Amino acid sequence: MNNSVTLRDIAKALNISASTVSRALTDSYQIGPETKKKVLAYAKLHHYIPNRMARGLKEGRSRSIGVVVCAIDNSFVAQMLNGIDKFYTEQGYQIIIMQSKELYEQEKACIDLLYAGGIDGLLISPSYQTTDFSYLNELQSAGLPIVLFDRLSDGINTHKVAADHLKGAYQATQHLINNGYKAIAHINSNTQLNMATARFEGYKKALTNAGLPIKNDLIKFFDTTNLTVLNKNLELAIHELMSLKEKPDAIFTATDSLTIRCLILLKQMKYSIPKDVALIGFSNTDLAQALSPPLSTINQPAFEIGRLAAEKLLLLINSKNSEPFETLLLATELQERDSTLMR
Amino acid sequence: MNNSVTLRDIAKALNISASTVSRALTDSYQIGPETKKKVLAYAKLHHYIPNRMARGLKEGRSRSIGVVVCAIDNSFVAQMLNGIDKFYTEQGYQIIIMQSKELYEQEKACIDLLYAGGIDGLLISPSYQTTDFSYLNELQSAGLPIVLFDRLSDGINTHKVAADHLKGAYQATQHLINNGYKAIAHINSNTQLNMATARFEGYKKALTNAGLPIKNDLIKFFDTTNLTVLNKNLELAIHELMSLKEKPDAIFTATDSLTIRCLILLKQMKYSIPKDVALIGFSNTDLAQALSPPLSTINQPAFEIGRLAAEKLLLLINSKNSEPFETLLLATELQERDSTLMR
DNA sequence: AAATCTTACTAAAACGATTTATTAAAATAT
DNA sequence: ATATTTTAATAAATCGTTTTAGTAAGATTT
Repeated sequence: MNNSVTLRDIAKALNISASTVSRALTDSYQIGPETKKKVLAYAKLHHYIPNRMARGLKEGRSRSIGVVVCAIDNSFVAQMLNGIDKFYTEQGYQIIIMQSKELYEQEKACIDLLYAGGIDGLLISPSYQTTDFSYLNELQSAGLPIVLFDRLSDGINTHKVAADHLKGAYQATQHLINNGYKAIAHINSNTQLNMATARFEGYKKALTNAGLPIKNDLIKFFDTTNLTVLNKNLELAIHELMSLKEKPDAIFTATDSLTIRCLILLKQMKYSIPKDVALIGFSNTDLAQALSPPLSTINQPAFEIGRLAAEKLLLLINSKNSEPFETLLLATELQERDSTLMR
Repeated sequence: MNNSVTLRDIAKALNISASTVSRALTDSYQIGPETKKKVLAYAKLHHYIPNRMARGLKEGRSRSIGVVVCAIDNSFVAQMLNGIDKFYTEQGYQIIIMQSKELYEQEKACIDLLYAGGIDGLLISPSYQTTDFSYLNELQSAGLPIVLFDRLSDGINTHKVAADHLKGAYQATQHLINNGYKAIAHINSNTQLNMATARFEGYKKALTNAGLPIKNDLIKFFDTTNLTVLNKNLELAIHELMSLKEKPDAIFTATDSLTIRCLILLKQMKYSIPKDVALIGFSNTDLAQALSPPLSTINQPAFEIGRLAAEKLLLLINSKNSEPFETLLLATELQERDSTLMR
């Protein structure tokens, strides 16, 4: 902690009371203009910084926000965090980031720690494992403002901000159909979160609208929690898909890590993309264009999701009058590249 | 803030004093065993959580650590943050991450905010622009424990943790030489930080040791602060290099973003890698194998750098006896892939 | 000129935990 | 039986800020 000047130091030096100094610094009407000037000048000269702990204790809040994400070293997450960070830095709030690593128990542990740390609000993108939201509901009832972002659920009623997963998936599938692909496989996470089902819905809707059949043996769901297990299962699945009598001519992958892993596996298995099979997926990496082949992607407005969620939470914190909760779904963007070239 | 149980609530409920409760919870010898048992039971039952602000105020510290990095949405940085976060979560500390965006002024602003927020220590990876360390020296003199990580400088005397840039660069260059490349270009950032010069030194040392000449027209330094400007200059430079009479048969790029940008530009200009020119660089992306061609890289132990720096800082915070400052240089790892295939 | 209202300030309490100094009671030593 | 030590507790101060409740002195009203 900094051993800096305190209110009392200023008060003593100027021969006035601490309360006067406090009021002068907040430009209160109760303080005369010359006194204000004196105090401000002294405070500036001696680099007075109000003690965050003392203020927090008195005001009953910490001006810090807890943020729980699956992992910090994931480029999409990092982009969202960037948006969150930018907003709160502007607002004089601190953020405390914690990682669930896609584990429900660890997520609870993170939230406990954050709550114990005295956060003013919680921003959470739930883990893939999370199905039980009673925990969050309890905290909400206890008065903790909570906003869900990126990964939504009906398990809790509050503000929610995410990409429009259904439309994004529709966009991707539609794009494949437009480019002449007809047997489109779908690879998704088996999480209970809305995200996965919404993306699956978008896929089915695009197929149906184009008059194409929905074939169950082209649809695969995986436990994406354990990465080594996932990689094995994925390899098996791709093998299975490509050995089908009516094998897919395109794959739509529903998450960032699935997309990248599929690309790597397909290359390892010496399939040519898009000649043997086209590939498109949700992915926010700026390296998509440098991949081989350059990868068509559905991009989510990561920064914007973070920023809007942060705004919503601050609103929630500052207004005790409960406005109705909103769900914001932001548009995704299709990036056409070589991995889905026209048939 | 949570409206939870306080020490006084417990005291009142059990008809004892607040100080007794406090002591019982810290297992003080001054409290009898039954009293301790009673207090602990009550505290557990009612989910007592000590108020962080109150404790911080009393103890004169916040148990929070400031971390300043160039940008959070950079995969290498995110990996280091992961290491830092893991350690401090275990230790019951919070971290507050701020971004300099490679700008000296913004870096100062971040540090100001963190200092004002009452951090117990500062972990900093300076921006490329930073040449003046007097600011950090002042804070250090004012009693703030500081540890430098990832990007080091002689501008301040303290604990420092980073990859061994010189050896890493030597490793890369040596690898190219071993694989039959002779005209090796070097592209680097023009920052004043040790990192850049160390990598340049490693490059020169490897050439010299192999009896190869150091040619100035194969060596380029860039302002890596502004990305759009950088991209233009880089394009020009590659053009220039490849138009030389004695053009390079390999390029060693000294930073993550330079490596990726060069790869993209070379592909755009239709150069074949490694046939026309080989490419190796510092880069920590796990997508290296999925790039086209799979990219040979020098990997830094990012997680470990973060973790060790965090440990060093906590040591500094907790021990007021000043041990001598250490500089830890961690070994890098060569990942051989197709972009540097044997000639 | 007395009563009321502003203006500009201050003293003291409060926030919740820790800690120093104190004390009463019990146990041990002389 | 008295002196001394140990044990187990407590009251009160403290950290640095904000805020409630006052209070003089001067200005304004009646």
